[in-house]
Amino acid sequence: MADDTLHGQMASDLRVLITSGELKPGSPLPSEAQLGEQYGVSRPTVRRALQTLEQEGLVSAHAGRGRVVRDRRAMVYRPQQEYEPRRSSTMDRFTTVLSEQGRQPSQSIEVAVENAGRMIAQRLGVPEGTPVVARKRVRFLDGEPFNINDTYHTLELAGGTAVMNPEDIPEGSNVVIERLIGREVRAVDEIYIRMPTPDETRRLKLSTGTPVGVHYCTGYTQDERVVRVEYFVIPGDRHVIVYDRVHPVETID
Amino acid sequence: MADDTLHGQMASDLRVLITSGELKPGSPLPSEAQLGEQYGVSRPTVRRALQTLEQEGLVSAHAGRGRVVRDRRAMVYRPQQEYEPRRSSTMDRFTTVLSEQGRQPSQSIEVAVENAGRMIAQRLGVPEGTPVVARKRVRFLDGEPFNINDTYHTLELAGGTAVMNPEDIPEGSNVVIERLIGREVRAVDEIYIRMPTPDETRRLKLSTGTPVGVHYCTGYTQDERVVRVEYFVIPGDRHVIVYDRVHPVETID
DNA sequence: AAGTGGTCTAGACCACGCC
DNA sequence: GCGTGGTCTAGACCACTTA
Repeated sequence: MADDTLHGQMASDLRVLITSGELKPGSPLPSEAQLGEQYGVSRPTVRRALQTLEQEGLVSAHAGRGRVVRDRRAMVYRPQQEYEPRRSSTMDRFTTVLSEQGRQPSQSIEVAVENAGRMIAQRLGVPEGTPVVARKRVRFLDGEPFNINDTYHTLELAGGTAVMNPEDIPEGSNVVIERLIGREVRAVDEIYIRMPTPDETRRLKLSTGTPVGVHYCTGYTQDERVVRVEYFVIPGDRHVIVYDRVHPVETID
Repeated sequence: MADDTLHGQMASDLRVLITSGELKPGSPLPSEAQLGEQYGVSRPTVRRALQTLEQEGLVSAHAGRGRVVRDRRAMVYRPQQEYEPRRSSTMDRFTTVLSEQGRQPSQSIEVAVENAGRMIAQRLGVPEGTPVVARKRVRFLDGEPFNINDTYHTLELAGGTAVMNPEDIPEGSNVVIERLIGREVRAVDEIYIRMPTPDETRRLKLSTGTPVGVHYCTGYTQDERVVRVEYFVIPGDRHVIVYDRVHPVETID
């Protein structure tokens, strides 16, 4: 428990101020110079302490402006709803839900045919490097990147259909795909927790110390054919992942 | 994309070596002195580059031994199975499953009556600070801490029962609780992704740069009474979270 | 212009692991 | 004993933000 390093003590002191609520989200921290004088240590030592807090996601730094306590509230992310039918013909489900909450949702859509990486190929059941259809979206909330949502289909299934259209699909891409291959009856979710790659950091404008959840969702028809593979990147500082489960009825032996 | 800092370039170079597989898990990295000479930079700059890779979870450092590429394989974690009945009367489900895989599972159990924190109190439906029964476990695999699993019940429900016994409960604590309050018919999972607290880092022996999933599971009876609140801490470098879902049968309007 | 964080250098001393 | 990473100092210069 005891941390006898100087930077560890400083980090510990500041952590208490933040987690106790004495320093609220948005509050500025003392500058590096001030903290150095206060503790009688050199600037690199102060920076080492602040770096710890940044890694823990408690603090974010802005050159020229200083450091502030981060807001750690999270939005609800429900994987189960990601395949629900859309409720409006002009807005998709993501847009509908958030508009109802008075937020400003938007998204960028980009469609490409690209060679499947290992994770996608395995799940689509094709060899690595096979060309596949990728429908890539970045969702924004109030102008800030919120999450990444890329949908993959085999070229055989989706090539030349409305899914290739890099715009909103009024009836929903789910419906288009269902007509082609049949209804999706079950799905498998896999969620990895890790630090973002530099590319993800850039696309989602993540601050240092923000972990991400990577969510792969693979959908199957009744006869076990793969309908779609979905790839989400969910910043840890903006989401809670929520599942509602009803236990199967079974006897305990 | 371009990173024109010295430490950014070094990190980028080393990252390619690791992600391409040229440096495999377990391989040693060059020492700080060697890298400094190779790039013609001072040691703090080398350390800055290596720190980035540690934060990304690609590398771990050991004083006196050097740095090695980390193993990033993950075990499957299925929240849905965490409430399944046990298959053996001498081993719980966690122990049973892993024994079958030839791993060496073990766990430490500790039972306490403690005052509920905000998250636990909200979910149990009691005021913050109310004394509750906490059954706290740390699960180990091959001697290394693997995850944290704390189960909470109201004192009213579990006080004085077998659940308070800080040892393995042969019939399973689920069964004991079911007799007291009735069958659990549904559960809500909440998964938070964040960096670990210093306490979690210590209990799970996490290396720097390892994010965690925090999984709260709240179980309900048919008449919506809370059966249990479960609190898991899942190191991101050791687990994949997996859900199997069957879509509800419904018509698309 | 003044203050902030971002980068980088050139040293120093220590604790740890291995031979 | 030697090499490793861990800690810390005392400077320097830069880019950025705010006033």
